Amino acid sequence: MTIYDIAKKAGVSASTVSRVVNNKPGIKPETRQKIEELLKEYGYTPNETARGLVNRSSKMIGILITDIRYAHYMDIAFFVEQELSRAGYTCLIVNTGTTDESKVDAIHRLAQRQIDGLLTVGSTFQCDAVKEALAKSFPDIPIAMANGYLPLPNVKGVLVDEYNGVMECVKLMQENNHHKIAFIRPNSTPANLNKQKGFLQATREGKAPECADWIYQAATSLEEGYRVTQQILREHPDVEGLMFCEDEAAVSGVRALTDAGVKVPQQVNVIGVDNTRYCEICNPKLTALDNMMLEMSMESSRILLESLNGNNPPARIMLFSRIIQRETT
Amino acid sequence: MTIYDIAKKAGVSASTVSRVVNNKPGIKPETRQKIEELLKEYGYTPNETARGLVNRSSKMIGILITDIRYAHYMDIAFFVEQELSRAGYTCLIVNTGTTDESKVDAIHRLAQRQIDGLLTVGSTFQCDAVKEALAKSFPDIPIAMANGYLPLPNVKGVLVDEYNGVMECVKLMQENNHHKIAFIRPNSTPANLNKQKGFLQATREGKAPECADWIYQAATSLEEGYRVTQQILREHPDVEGLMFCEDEAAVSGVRALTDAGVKVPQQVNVIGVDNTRYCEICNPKLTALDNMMLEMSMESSRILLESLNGNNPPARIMLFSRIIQRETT
DNA sequence: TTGTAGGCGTTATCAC
DNA sequence: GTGATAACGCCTACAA
Repeated sequence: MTIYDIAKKAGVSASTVSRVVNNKPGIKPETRQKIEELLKEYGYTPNETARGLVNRSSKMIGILITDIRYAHYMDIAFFVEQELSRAGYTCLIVNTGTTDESKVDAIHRLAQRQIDGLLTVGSTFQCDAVKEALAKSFPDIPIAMANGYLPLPNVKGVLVDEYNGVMECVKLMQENNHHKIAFIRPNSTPANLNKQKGFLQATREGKAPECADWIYQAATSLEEGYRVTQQILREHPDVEGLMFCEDEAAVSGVRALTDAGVKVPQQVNVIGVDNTRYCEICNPKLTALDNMMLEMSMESSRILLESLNGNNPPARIMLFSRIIQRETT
Repeated sequence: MTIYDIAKKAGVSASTVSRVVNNKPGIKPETRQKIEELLKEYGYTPNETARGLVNRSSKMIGILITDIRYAHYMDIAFFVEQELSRAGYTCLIVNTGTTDESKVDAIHRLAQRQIDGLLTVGSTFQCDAVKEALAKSFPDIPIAMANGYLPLPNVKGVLVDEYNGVMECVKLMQENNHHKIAFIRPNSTPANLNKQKGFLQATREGKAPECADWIYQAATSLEEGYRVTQQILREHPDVEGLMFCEDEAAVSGVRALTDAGVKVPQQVNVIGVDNTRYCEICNPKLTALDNMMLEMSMESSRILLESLNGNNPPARIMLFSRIIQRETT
């Protein structure tokens, strides 16, 4: 069912039907009504592909996420999708993987799709490979980055102050008289390195500055969180606190501790980051740094939408994280 | 950069360029090579929108999910997206919400997009409202339903034997000498009603047939799982087992029990369904019915891909669930 | 082996 | 108020 079909049935031309479909003025009321009835009767829906071709706008937004399965990203994806679809956009969600090539590859795949805007989720996209690919493939559509920023003219970024956030977390443990604290991160994304800096700062100012070396690596998974905690327990039986970069490994760390007969939080404090649902499921419930995922999603989509509407929102925005105290501190 | 631009630079016509881009035969090797070089040099990528218009194929697949945030759905979405994008398709993931109108609305929104295929996730789409909307909006594109089926000529369904699965779960508790078992479900999706039937069957055959009335309702959330468990404890202090329809409420139920001083699994057994990550985070770890989400995603995308390729896979496939025993039974 | 012409469904720009 | 007509970028008969 095309506008031509409708036009024929209404005894008018296709342009008239088009005008009605798009609510353009300058149509005789009777004509409009008659056409609207036919539109409804035949269940006409405009072909967005054809529209996209002539309007050079697809009403589609690309969303880049390394792995949608991680709870934190998923929440962002959900809210952003809600928000954008309310504004009439359809979301192309692409799981990019974590390597440079796979991220660049995802960008190339999206490039064929004439998307109107792009949103990246996670600081991992704040890297040179992505910057270059974006500059080449999307030089002039609005790009918003949730938890990231790249110095390109069409990129807007929303960041969270995780440096101070993690610093406060460590200080919280120190105030609980837990000074020997290990830091565990999955990989070297800008966000995680930032957290590490916060950890180092607080550690150096604290009573156990030797812990500045207690930096461990563990992927975002239950298995790895368990493994690394056992390792830390072995290498530093006197450990008093674990500062994880994300919740998934952290909850597993809590389990590793209790399995080893270590009392949480009496002997060891544990803090995660992201404040996902996992925190509440964990027993004892996990204290976590809330990096304002909800606000970040809302700000990112708002900024993207504003750019899409031709406004020019600030290039960078910073949100402040906060600690949600539960049972592991 | 269009094929016309390339054609001009190569001194040939646009159709020749088109043929090269699409690897069509009948091009002089030198011409082909020259064009290919230009293609690379200028970083040409075909405009999928224009292609879609003429080919009547967008290489896009719509994915309908009520709420991507629920771990179980999310995993499916992830695997399906991986699988389909490997086959050259881009996924439009739409969170539909749970009401009939919002689901139908999502279908209408997708209808404008000329998608090549559709995949629904969750038995909630197995309802009359959706059936009608699909019949009207997508009468002739392949549709695959993960955990669902609708009797339409273009619909293929992958189902799980949750009836027997839940029955076996209840029997497992009965074998542990736990007979007074309550059943908790979030809403009346076909899948959940099926589980309920399994529960009833096992209960009637067991030593405490009066429990056939112990059917409770609790939404898929930590809060509700906690609330309903307290309620059950109040109304039936002698309860010996909890059979939840999904993990999220179940893990919270476990916490409600331990908070109330009830020993799990000694006094009360708990079993969830879906076998999500939550099971491992829960302490004690949650026994759950694995409804083969991974296999389901793979089967669904495989079936969809086959239909897309013009084959005609079986209309319905049934997978068998299995119990993953952990620490709550 | 290559080019020309027509069309996919829609919108925008002119005419009338 | 309404109707031709020409794009948008690509593909595919058919012709050369």
